[in-house]
Amino acid sequence: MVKNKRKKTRMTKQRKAILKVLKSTKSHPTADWVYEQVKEEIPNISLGTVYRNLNVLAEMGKIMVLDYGSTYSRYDGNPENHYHFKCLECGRVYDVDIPVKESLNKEVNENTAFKVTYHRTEFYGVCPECQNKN
Amino acid sequence: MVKNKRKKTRMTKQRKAILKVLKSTKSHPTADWVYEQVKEEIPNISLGTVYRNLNVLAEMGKIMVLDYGSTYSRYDGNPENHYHFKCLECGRVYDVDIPVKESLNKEVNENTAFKVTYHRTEFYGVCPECQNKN
DNA sequence: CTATTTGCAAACGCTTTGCCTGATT
DNA sequence: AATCAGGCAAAGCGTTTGCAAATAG
Repeated sequence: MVKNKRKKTRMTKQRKAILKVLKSTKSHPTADWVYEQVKEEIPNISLGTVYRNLNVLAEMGKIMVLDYGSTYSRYDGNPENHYHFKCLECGRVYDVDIPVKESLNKEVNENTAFKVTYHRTEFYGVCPECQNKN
Repeated sequence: MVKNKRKKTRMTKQRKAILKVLKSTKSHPTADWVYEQVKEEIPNISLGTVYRNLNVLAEMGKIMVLDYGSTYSRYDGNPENHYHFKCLECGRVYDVDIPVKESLNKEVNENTAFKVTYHRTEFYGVCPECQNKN
């Protein structure tokens, strides 16, 4: 379940383009959005390829998959652990620029029988744009 | 998107049974597991009804939906905010008994433009059962 | 009584996969 | 040359939904 069966990984132009799109945005796009973007560079790329590569890139640790509470996954070009904020009104996902609390892991390790390696935190509320809309 | 259009809510035997199952376990079952359990009491209940009621109960605030990083959602009979732990080996989800850090919300509210109402945290690692397996 | 809920099954929508051709090393 | 990746389309799969019949209040 947590296997790491990496095989040879070719850097095809599709894979490169997908990674570039993801690295070039601060947003946390869906697979479909990535697909639309990459199509401008490689018009005949297929959605299946986008999905396959998003998974490969995630396995390689170059991107991060965010699948909190939604039907479709979002992808983050920044694989460093960081917190996210999801707007309850518009659904957009943002980065939260506060340091990750490593101390939380320690707290759990010391107080429970679990062996924690990392944690994810997502904040919910209203984003600046939606605050201004009302 | 965050509306609360509650209408009259009937407490049908199906709804009651689903809630009871969810309240009676400390695990965080999938819809399908709930379905199987409730079938023992109401053999002809349909999966669609289970899904519908899980959603209604969540809207009513009586249960909680956990849809972190997985193809299917898990449901939690305890609607109080609390932390979870997901085992990277077996996929099981557990409760983590440390207090919720409300201070995190404050930290974000004071340092960003977001208006945070709550946050969710999930820890990842290896559960006691899987630690012993190796 | 009548608006809500159920059962059933079909529809949905995102994601994965099989197959075969094309590209990479 | 051998293997990995892509394109296409079909399949998968958890979840949602339309509809007529049942039922709670």
